[in-house]
Amino acid sequence: MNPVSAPKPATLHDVAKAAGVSLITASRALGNPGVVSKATIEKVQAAVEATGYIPNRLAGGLKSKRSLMVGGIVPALSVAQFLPTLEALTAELATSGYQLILGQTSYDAAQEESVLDAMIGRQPDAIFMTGLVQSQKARDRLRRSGIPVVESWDLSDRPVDMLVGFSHVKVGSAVGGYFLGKRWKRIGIASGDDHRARMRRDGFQTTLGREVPTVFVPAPSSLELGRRALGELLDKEPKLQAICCSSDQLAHGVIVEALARGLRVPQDLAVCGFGNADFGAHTVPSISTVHVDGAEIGRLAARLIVARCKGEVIDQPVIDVGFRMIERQSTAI
Amino acid sequence: MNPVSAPKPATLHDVAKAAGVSLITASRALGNPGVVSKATIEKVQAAVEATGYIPNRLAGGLKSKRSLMVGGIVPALSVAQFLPTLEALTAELATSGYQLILGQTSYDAAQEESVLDAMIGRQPDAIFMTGLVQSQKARDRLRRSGIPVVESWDLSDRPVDMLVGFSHVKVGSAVGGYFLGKRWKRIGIASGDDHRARMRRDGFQTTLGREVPTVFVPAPSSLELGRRALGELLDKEPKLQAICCSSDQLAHGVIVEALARGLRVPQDLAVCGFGNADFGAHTVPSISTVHVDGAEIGRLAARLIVARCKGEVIDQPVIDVGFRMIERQSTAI
DNA sequence: CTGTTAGCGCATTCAA
DNA sequence: TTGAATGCGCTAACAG
Repeated sequence: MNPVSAPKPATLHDVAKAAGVSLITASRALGNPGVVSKATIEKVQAAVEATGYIPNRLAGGLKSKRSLMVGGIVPALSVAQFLPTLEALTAELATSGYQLILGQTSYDAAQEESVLDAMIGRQPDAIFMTGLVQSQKARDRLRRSGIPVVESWDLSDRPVDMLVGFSHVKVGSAVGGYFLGKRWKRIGIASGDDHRARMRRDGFQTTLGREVPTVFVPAPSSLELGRRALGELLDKEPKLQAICCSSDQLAHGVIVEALARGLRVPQDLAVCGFGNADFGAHTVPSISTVHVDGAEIGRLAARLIVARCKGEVIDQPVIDVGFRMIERQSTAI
Repeated sequence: MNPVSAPKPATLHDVAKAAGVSLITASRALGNPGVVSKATIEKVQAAVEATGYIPNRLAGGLKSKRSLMVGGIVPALSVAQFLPTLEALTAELATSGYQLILGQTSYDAAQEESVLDAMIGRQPDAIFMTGLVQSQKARDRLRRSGIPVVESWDLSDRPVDMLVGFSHVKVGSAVGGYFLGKRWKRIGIASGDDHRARMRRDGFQTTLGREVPTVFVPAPSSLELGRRALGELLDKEPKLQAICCSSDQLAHGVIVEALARGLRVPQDLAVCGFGNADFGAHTVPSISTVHVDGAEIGRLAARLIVARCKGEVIDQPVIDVGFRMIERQSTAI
């Protein structure tokens, strides 16, 4: 099928022969040039060009115990929330020669375990998790594997290892405090059914000092689900003044549905989102939200990983990146 | 730092000893159970449980020449267009034990080459590309590496190897034909500046039989860029009747800006997108678009890869998944 | 059905 | 600064 049947990829052996040096000298010329004479390095590099040599990292990793791979685990790739994190993580790791192996859990603890096992078998130098490790079994396995782990997008009393995140309860409190300041009485919540969204809801309700009518929607949230959620909330509470949403996608849907029903936003219904998605600043009305620097989470995680793999001591293995509320038109009343 | 310093992960050697069989028998019990007696398999599995053994796929891959890894290359993770493809690809490959290694090119040919080299060094059993391989150098390297390649999201006269995609020129023609049928005279284009969006524009203009005023925006396209694009197009052509956009994100932005300027959509301005993003069916007005089954592209690619890796003959290495126009409110006039 | 032998390609010991 | 030997953990061959 392949027209040019592969003429056997060159190995380091071929490079060494072509350069007229020993195998190990060739190896050092490429991997540890400081220890080799300049002339030899040049010979070896010429031989690399001539042979089209590409190092076999499987073999290198087997011996050196450094695979230069990092496992990255997400619930699902389609969760827009995590994309900037993954993108920054991948890019930052690439600058140090690491590549990311992707795993998806589908929000399922059993799948999380199996995907982690598959990862561990690949001997990654570290594992990055969006969110916290769910199952206790998986936590134990990770600990025993000795692989550095970075959990993210959350805080925890007992992280598996390192952590870059923020407090969802505090986010909920902050939004709750903002709502209190506006003196809205009839309030509703449209929330994803995942753990982190529930934590934000908890913080929100605690600060308001009462339970708030809530509609839960399945992940991943979307404009469509936001529209439906508003309908259901209005059924529960026809005179709603304000809605707190667990994502900007939901908030957008709530706004679209509100406008379609002839409600003015924010005059008749104020709406707040979460995540500071790219579109939120440019819709009409623009969407008030909570900004979290997802890309920064990815960059910081990458730096922790690289530092740890270099054997450096990490004096701050848990980083709280915080968040900030952004008031836009959808709540500006 | 890790509280429990790893007590040396168990190897197959440990499992064999615990099970009282030879190394290779343990290997077969796990990897090729059909050839081993039931009693032995049970003994080995018990030993696996007892030791907490996780196979080292680096070592296995080195010997067997099957790494069970597939390289996946995207311009950037944040290009929403490709997410369903990647998600389906990853999930489908996982069912056969393969995992995806991620690479990002940032739409840059040099980076494409370097990321491909990094991939090849990891000995993936196949490489999946969103789009076609850009640089000739990279094409040659891939061919010589002998690694199965699936290009996607496009068609080509001379694919590197396998291909799952569709014709962007035909998409443009189809939308052009649709516009012709509506008898709109004053038409504009808001287009991404990438190769595939340009191909669609070419097809569109060819079918219309003339050049069409165009605003190009940088990737990744967004609602914000759509709003700006409409402004620029109206500067060029104040009495625009219809706009063809290279993505639903752009179309959405164009619509938002149009409504903000007091234009009715579609009565004053008709707008068509591309990609059938999830929100397009639920905005007001809903967005006419071209549907491409991105998830199906991922699934088909995964099946091609798995089949090829099994040594099966691929009788159809190039698959055209086609597309279909979806008329919604934004052009229903 | 099971075991023995021999490497996969490279980097970490050592020694020169 | 360079080289020779050794083995990482596993599996493809062959034998029994």
